[in-house]
Amino acid sequence: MSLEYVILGFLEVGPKTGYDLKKRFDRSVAGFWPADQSSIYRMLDKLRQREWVSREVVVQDDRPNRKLYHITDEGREELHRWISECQPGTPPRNAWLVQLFFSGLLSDEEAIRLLEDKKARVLDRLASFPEKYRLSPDYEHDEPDRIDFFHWLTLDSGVHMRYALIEWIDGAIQRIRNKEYEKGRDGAVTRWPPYEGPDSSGG
Amino acid sequence: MSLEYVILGFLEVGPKTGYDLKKRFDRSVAGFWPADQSSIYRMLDKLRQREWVSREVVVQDDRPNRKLYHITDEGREELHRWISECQPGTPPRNAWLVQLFFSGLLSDEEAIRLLEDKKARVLDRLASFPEKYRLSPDYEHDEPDRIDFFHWLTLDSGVHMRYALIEWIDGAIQRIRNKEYEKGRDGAVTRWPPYEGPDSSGG
DNA sequence: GCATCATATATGCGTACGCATATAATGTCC
DNA sequence: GGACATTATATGCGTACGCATATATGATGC
Repeated sequence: MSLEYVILGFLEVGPKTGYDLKKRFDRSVAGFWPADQSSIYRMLDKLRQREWVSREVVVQDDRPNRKLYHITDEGREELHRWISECQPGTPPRNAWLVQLFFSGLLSDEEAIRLLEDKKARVLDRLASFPEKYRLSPDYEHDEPDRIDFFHWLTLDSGVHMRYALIEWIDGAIQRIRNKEYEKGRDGAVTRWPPYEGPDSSGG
Repeated sequence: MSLEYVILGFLEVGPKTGYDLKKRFDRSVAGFWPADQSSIYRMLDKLRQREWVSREVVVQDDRPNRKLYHITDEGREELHRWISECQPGTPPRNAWLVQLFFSGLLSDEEAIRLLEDKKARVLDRLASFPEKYRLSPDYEHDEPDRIDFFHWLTLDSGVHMRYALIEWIDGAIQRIRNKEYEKGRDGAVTRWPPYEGPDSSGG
């Protein structure tokens, strides 16, 4: 579970309420670790039980009291430990790949339409990036530029991977149009492991 | 939920038992839609309630009776409908991106090690592909080559996307080594939407 | 002889998580 | 003046899913 560490990560640069955290989630990590408001509040309780965060109640007259959560030294250690050792990737579920996997049951036209629909969605998503991700530097931290750089780096990987997917889809559509499935399985996989390192031959 | 449609997809080419299905999952879709044995059996029950599959009991003396599941006409219609309309992608959770997002809290060396560890894992995974995915054509179907082609196409996308990730990681390591975070956020995102179409200028 | 694997199905239990809703006061749009 | 958004937290409920285990038997290995 990464939810707890996302919360700790946000708290590392300064104390926040559950409400603050929810807004941070939606404007930054929602693309690869979305979280519901109720999950955040419940996790904050758990973290308090583990003493990875402490709670400060800020009294307000007109609204419910704000509950500011601070990361503790123990929480900070846990966070650092977790971030620095590469986590085993839980296999991401991908419904679209399931569709592609079984697209042999569709006609060529239907399969191509599926690929083109996916491409359109990925492009839409890409187009929404500048508006959606309003990352602002964490000036609370003493190295805001560096913190910020890694936030944007993550976003950049999302852009890069989406372009790679679009490229692949374009190729796949061509291969269906060329009816490569008549040539047997050898044509289906364009590159095959092992990886030989960067292609320096230019071919 | 795609689990039900993966099951229907496998049953489309011929009746199978829960046990058969589990083996199919592990050798094909496990990379993007893994399933536990208990989930498969429970889903088969649900599908029977919905009358998307029917059950045939094959008596055995020495082992528990096999329960062969057949797809029904209704199930076949549902399957086709689902495959052919592009499913909204549930945002995949990615713990590694969470780590990268907060890597501004690490030293350069630690961040680079994280990236290199990830690269090594992706390469290992790529290297395991030929052994892991023992896809065999579904000769039960009247178009085995075409079914098979799409199975391999899915695998090919996995290979392509992993190479794209490795490339991106190599670049990111360089950017950290160059201390690009000192130059502010503008350096962090290499390409930025909107997409202008394939780059035909050769640059 | 004993462990383990393959075949085959079933169920209890825990957890992560999302949706909906409750509560409560203020501000804003039309 | 009523609908709705904003700030802020809390809880019930349902579902999807994985882990562990139970049951039953023949084959294989040491």
